[in-house]
Amino acid sequence: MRIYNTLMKKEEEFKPLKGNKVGIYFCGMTVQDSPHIGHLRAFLSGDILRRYLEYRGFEVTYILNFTDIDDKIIKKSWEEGVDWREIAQRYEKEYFEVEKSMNIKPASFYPRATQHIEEILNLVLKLEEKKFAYNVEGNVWYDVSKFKHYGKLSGKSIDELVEGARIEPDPTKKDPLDFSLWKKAKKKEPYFYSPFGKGRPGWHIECSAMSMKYLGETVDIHGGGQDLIFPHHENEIAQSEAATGKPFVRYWFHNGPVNLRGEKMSKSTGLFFRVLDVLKEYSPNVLKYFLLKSHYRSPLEYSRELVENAKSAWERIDNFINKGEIREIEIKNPETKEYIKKFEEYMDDDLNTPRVFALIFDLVKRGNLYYEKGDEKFLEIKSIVLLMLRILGFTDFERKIESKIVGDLLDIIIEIRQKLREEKRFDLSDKIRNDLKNLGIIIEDKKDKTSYKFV
RNA sequence: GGCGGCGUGGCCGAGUGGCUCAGGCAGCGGUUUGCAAAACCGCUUACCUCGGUUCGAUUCCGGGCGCCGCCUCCA
Repeated sequence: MRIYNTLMKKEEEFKPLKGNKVGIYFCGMTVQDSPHIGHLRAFLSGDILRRYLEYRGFEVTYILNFTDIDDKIIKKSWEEGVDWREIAQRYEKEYFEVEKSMNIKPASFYPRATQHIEEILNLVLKLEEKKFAYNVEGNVWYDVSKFKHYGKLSGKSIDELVEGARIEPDPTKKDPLDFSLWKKAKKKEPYFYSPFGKGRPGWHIECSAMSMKYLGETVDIHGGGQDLIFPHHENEIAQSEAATGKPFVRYWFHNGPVNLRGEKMSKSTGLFFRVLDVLKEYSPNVLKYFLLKSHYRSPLEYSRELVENAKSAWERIDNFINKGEIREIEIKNPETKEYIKKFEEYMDDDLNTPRVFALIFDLVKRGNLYYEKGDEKFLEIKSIVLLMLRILGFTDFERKIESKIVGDLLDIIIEIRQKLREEKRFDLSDKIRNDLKNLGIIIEDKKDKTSYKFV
């Protein structure tokens, strides 16, 4: 398969370093606030990449980190008057709720920065030893001028960056571009002991240390949002390659941003932005479809209207997969197998999920026709659609019957209503349908039988 | 100001040097149906602008206009 490599600025054929084993390090959250749709898009992009590689037969080790100590976490803990660890754990927990609801495949490991202080310190010491770092009164800085390739990922040159510098440089830095490897603790700040004194890790070093620990000095794929390209990923390269002398990452994978225009992004305007809030109103499959109907690298506009649109579209797929028998069958027909080839062709092309959905909608149309005609091929088409949807991580397709007794009751109600319809007592049969609709149960009369679904 | 990207029909969104120019949503007209829903059939609206290359460009190249991201923590 081909994936777009930010480092090369083009699509490249993906080949792992070692056989069919693939290491992926994906930049997770700084656990300072609730996961929002932008985070979700990133995690979902990583999830699709991982699932598809696994489908293609690769053995994937997937690392998702948590940065669980940083300035904002500390600030928030002061504001709330609680321990900083409580903040980190709160949002980490929310991440896991999102992961579970959205059926994002759990990572192989979830390393936390604070659990890798030793690895981080070893890396900093190594950089200091190699003269890529300098210590000023307990603050250890990375000396950007020492790293020849600085800027190779983001396409920036050191000169430009100096001109464009917009923040007040820390007085202990030699150069405004230098970044922190180890940050000296100010009074009241949490700290860890180190050879440099009490302090905490800098802003980028944890990813370098943890990526190398779990996946080796050179990793196949390192991913995250495009907003991490600079400075986060650029600095990771500088640190890691200076320390090891080896390439840090072979393929850089970055997803596009989620934008909010028109309305201001704030809780007061009622614009839901937290994933857990959105999930109160829309199903995980609708949200997933919304995010995957655009290519992962394109910017994505988020609005209620657009999600509503996605909801209608998803219902078309959902209606189809809830038709007929629940049974799935093996795909034997060569004609049908061609569709799987198409699916692979599109996914191989840098995960072109929009084309995959075009294919799925074609199949839904064909499948519906077969269904109407009572053709056996219906089940085969449905099975392929389910196969593709599962590879993309959609889930929970089965009719949602809250319990057996609800199902049994509905069967009785529908039977009675059927009698009423036969007696042409439509006022009553329509009342039943309306009342059930108000409960969130949709009754649909088909030629031969009546079906129901929950909304 | 610098770097990068984008501009497709009412909306979203793929793609391609020419062959009906994906797909979804919305709209309209049918079929079906007691009605509704679902489904099927049909229809309507494209490729920002100006040049260039070409037999031919929405697709390649250049200018312009507009939009976005990054340049500061950020998925």
